[in-house]
Amino acid sequence: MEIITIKDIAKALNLSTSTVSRALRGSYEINPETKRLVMEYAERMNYRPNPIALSLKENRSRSIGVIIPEIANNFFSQAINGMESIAYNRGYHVVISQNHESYERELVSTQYLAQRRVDGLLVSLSGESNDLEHFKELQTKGLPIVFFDRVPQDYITHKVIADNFAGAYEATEHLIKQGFRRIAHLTSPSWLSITYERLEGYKKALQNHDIPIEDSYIKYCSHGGMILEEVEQAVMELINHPNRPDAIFTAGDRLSTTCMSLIRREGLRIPEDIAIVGFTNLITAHLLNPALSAVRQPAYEMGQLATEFLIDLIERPKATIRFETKKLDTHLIIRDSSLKATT
Amino acid sequence: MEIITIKDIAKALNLSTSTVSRALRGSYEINPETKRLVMEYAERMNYRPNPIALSLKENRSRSIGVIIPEIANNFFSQAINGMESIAYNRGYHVVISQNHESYERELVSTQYLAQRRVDGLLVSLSGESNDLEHFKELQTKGLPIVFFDRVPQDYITHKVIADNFAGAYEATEHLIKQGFRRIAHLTSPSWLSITYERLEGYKKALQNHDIPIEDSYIKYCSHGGMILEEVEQAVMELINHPNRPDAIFTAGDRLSTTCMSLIRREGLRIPEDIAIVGFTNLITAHLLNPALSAVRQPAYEMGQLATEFLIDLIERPKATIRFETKKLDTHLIIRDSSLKATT
DNA sequence: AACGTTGCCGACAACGATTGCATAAAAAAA
DNA sequence: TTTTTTTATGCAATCGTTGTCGGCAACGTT
Repeated sequence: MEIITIKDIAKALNLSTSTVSRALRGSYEINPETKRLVMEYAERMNYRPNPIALSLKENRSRSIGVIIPEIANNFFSQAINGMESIAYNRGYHVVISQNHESYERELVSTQYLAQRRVDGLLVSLSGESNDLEHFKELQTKGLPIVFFDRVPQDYITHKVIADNFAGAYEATEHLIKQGFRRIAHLTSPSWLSITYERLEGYKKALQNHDIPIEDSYIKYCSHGGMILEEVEQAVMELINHPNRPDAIFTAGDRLSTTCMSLIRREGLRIPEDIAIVGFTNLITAHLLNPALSAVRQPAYEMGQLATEFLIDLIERPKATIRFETKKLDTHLIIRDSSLKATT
Repeated sequence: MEIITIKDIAKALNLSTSTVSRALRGSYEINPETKRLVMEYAERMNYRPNPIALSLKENRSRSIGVIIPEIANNFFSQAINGMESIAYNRGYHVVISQNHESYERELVSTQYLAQRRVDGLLVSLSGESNDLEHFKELQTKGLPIVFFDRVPQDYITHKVIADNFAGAYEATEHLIKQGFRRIAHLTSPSWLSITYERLEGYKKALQNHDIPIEDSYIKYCSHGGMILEEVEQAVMELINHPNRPDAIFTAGDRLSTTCMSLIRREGLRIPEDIAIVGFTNLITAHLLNPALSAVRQPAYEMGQLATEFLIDLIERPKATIRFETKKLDTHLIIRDSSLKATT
């Protein structure tokens, strides 16, 4: 009933561990008859090589670490499913670690996974991370890292992102075409790539339609919606703005839902008083009141692509000549929350 | 720049690895001066013991495995956060594995985690699992297992569940008190504990109010909402029922949202045509159209409690005389989706 | 002076698996 | 029959760490 090792097999069959080991991997220099014996016995005893011993010996674990802000977020859980789909097919396991939008916890997660000898890292940065030394250090030690979604700007490796600029542009332009003019933007911490790119898309759309950019319409939430008070303050400032916005383009699941809650709490109507388009992968978006217009990211595909990049880096370390940044298309779904009342 | 080991320290300081090892763990039989030297050097070189080597040696990993149906589910992601909060405080890491409601994948996940020498397992069964041999086998090999949420009936170990009976009773009674009489129940696979308990609560409430139980109002979805077609068929059968229900009590996040979508797709109104109360931890429940009445489970606390049980089992294997089944209170939140129109 | 204690430290084995090298026996070649 | 080659197997080291054992001083005790 105990866990069986190669030694047990050797003892039972009166062989050495080396012979058993070689027999199991089908080495040509083992007598076919011996091979058969070993194989059969191993099969019968349900032998499985100890992955920990292998990790120690080979200094690799056939697993990849994923560090993301939060599991409880449809974008990330969809991305994880994409990662697993590729990883399992190529013989890797996925170990998930959350940073809860905290730099401290990102650090701890990174160290933990590195110590556990993951063969590579898939990272979406926390809202607090501007120092990337911990990643750089690991990378110079030979640990491949691929960033996705929230990627660092000045970091040379593969990256997988959504076309945040185009998505934001499309969302903002949609609001403009609906007739909204005072369009605010509620977004994540200013130093994140996604924030910058979406902000640029938002600004460009306004510019192209000759709408002046109003800085007080742009609100950053430096914890990405994790802290209610922060979002509350931002949204209240918009609501109480002397020239109250008639639409808000919100970035991220948490920001979009919290913003909706707050607007409703203040007795305002969506979209009559304030329209909303969210950058979100909420699976309940179509069920919300009102149904939430959303820029959807191809989360599953992003996870897949990032994993393919990473496993290539792991398995062919020298082959990569130059690093790529893959940009995937977003998709605007128009629902009730952004429609101008046709009165 | 390489990863430093105890050997490197020994070489650098002209000591043996044993001495270094003992110095680092502060053994009394090492000269304080030597100890200081080793400590300082280790600190300076940022030495961290290799957890893989330790796992191999000690046959344990200081990590606990979690097997759940789906990450992308608010109940489970909240439970995971609860688990992590306890685990980290007690020096354990959490490794997450999904079974996607499939028995096959549950098996694979279980084997994987066992091979990785997790010190214990936290399990919520997949919708397909009625055979529990894989768990039993591991348990007899000495691997502690704690079940939560979806627990097996005839299995002797700690379990943590929500008071599904009371929650279902409360939800059903609420619908009755609102004036609904043709109350249907859309639920998970019949063999799951949560299904049975909720069904009993539902039935009891009907009985206590002298409402006959109509079997054709009870619909099981054997994949727990993972497969759209299945839910669609169940919901359509209810909608097209010769005596169409005026309310549905739905179990689970997926079932509740999918059910709402389908009712709306068919042009029916909630709650005027069909009211809904969901057994769900959706964080967007209050934002839905209409706001979804819900029986909430204390997911975070359930995760915490299950983890405390598990770590106790791990650290004091003999201490446990009898196993407990802890039942936590649910909480009904009444919103618009279950209110009888007061016309 | 002989013996026992104590303090400090190193050698070795072990955890499970793989692998280069050595070697025995058997087969082939001389 | 002797030598060479082939075949099949075992030995030992390795990965990083810890536990057991034992050793060698330097001290105190009779």
